[in-house]
Amino acid sequence: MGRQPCCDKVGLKRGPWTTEEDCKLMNFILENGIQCWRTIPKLAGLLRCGKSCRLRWINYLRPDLKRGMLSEAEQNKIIELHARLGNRWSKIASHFPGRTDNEIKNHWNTHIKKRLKASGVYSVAHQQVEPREKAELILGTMPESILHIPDTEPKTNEIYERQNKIDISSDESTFLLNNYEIMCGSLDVVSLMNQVANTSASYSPSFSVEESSSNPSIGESSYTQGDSAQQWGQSTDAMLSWDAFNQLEEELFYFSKSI
DNA sequence: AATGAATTCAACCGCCAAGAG
DNA sequence: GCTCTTGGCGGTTGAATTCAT
Repeated sequence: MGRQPCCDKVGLKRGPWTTEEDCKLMNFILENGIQCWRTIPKLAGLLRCGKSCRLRWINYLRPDLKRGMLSEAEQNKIIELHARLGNRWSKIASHFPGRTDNEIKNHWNTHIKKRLKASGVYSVAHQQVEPREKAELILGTMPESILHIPDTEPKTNEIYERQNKIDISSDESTFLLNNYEIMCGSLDVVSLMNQVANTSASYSPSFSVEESSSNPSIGESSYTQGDSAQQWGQSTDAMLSWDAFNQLEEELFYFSKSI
């Protein structure tokens, strides 16, 4: 005997929501607020299960939802976050106010994944890349380098060992670069640091973002072709700073996976 | 215009974690 | 500590729509 279903599904309606159902749910929540999802359909006069109501509200009816296509900057940020977080869509969505995890997940699976595959970047993830090449990619095209981690890449024992070798006591830059090492496979952090010093002046990103987003927070870490080393530093700092906030939790996530 | 293929995305499913009793 | 309920999450499905022939 398996678990009991979350609700009695006998007689419950399924499939696409009608305008009338949307109105009922919307009106009920706006008047009464979100209480127990299980009781909401009954109280709102809906023949739906609570879970379905919750999903409909979160993904479609919520007043603060941002509609429309994701901007180029948003897409690039999704790529960055996905490289770091993997398929943790709710976590990724938390960086985009008004966007839902479902929307971002769908967008990744339909648009972004396809785009990356078309550009040949996505498949590179499954190839062996020399450490130097990886370092160059990180220095030259951070988003592409991030894409060297396939979303389904198995966590090998070697990777687990690397995770456990992180030197938490080192300075923040080394610490964060160590994290990139984890994500990108074998990579010598010291040589990378040296290359940062030697090559940052000639840094030339391989892609650019025509920033048109109305959301300034999203444009902060974007950059355009021909940016100076200083700008690169600033953009990197911006990226690392928001990384830093999530770093501890995300590290704990990776560590927990290795146990 | 017809039709089959490809794409999109809303909705569902099953699992998990947290909290209450 | 155990069981049950609930909310939340990620993976998957399939109907609707768009595209290509």
